[in-house]
Amino acid sequence: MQIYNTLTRKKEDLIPLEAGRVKMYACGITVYDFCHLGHARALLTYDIIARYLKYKGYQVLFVRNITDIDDKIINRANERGIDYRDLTKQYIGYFYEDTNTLGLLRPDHEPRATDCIAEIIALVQGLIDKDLAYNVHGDVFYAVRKFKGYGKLSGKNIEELSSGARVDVNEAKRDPLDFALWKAAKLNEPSWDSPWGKGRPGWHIECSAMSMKYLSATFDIHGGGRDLIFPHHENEIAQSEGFTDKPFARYWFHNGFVNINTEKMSKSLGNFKTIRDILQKFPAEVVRFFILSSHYRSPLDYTDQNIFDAVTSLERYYETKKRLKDYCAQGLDPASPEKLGDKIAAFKNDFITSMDDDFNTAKVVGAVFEWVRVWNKLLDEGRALCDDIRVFFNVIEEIHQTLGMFGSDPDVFLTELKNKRVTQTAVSPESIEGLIAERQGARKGKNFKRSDEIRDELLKNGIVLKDHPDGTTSWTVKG
RNA sequence: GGCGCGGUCGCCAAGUGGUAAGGCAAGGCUCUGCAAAAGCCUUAUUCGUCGGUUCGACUCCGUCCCGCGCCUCCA
Repeated sequence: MQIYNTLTRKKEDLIPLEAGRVKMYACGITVYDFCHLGHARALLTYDIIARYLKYKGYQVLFVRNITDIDDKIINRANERGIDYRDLTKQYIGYFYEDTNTLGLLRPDHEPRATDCIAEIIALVQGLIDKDLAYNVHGDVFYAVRKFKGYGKLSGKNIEELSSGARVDVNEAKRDPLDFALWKAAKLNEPSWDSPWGKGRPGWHIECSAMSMKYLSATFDIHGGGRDLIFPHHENEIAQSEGFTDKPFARYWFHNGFVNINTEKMSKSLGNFKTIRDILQKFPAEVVRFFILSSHYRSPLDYTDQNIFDAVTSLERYYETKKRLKDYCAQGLDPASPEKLGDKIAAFKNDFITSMDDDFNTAKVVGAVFEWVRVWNKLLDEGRALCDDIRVFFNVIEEIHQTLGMFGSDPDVFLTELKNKRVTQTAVSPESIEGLIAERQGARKGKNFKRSDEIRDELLKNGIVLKDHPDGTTSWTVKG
């Protein structure tokens, strides 16, 4: 299988260091606020990579960090007048609520920066010992120019960086490009004892320390959002390779952004949608579908229309799944069945081929919908074979293992969707049922005028009625 | 200014040296008291521009235009 490697800017065969075993590290989040859709995308990208590698039979060791000490956390805690630990505890709780709802796999290790202070200090000391870092009154900086490979991941070179530097020049630094490994504590800041006095880790160093601790000096895959390429990942390389003299991560992947109006969704721009806001309106699977419908490296534009389109699509899939389920429950024996065994085998094959090609989830989604059409047609003609349907759903189950989509029970999904939608309307399920009952009476008495009035009235509130041949009426909420 | 990414149907989105998946929307049909819902069918001779390479390019190369990202915290 192939994975796009940011380091070489091309797709490469994935050949793990140890056969059958993949070690991967992903940059997690800084816990001072709710996660937004952009985080969801990054999280989901690692999730499907880990899931798919497991599906392929690899033993996967997956580590993702939580940054629970940094400037923003300290500032936010100060704003709220609370201890920073209470703040991070709170948002870590929300983080797990969100990731659980999204159905994200738990990493094997999910270390927090504050739990790895000893390792961080040892690493910083090692860099000082190797003369790659220097201490200035309790601040420790990495001397970027001493690391020859600096810029290899982001394609930057040191001269251009220094000429274009728009960083506030910190007087303590010997070079504006140098970055902090350890920050001396200011008044009333959280701090830990260190050989350089009280202080706390810089941002980049925790990932070097943790990947070394839980994986090894060299490991297979490392990733995160595109925005981490520089400086974060570049600095991680400098720290880790500077310290160990061994290659750091072998394959680097970076997911594209979620945009709003073609602009990057970010906290600083304030244009973000939190995961929990979206989850309130839509089933989690819709979020997965929305994100996985495009390739992980492409930009993804969030608009209400786009997410509504995603809902409509998924709804169609589950309507069909429900038809198939009901059809097989009837146990009919089709007169002239269409045998699809070979095509279903090809479908499974295509799934693997698509995922092998740099995790092309969008292509998998397309293939699934081709089957939606095939099945509907066969269902209309009464020619579907339940044996085939069962085999088909076995493949769907494998896709579900990897993508976390398409595997739900249709009634469960459709009901959840309906419930989430109805809470967005002004009417209650009880009042809807009441009006439907009234309308049934009107229809029986051929009072179509009243019947239509009720229907129109409900439609104004986004409630769509569906009359069935058996005389019953069900309702759904307009998307 | 430097580095990088992208421009494929009205919208979203795969793809690729051999002639454009899929979804949404739209139109037609089936169904229906009429509807709606659902299903089926149809919908890009064309892939930002202009050149070049090639038997052949949307796919490779170059130009230009447009959009975006990183260079400061950011998934």
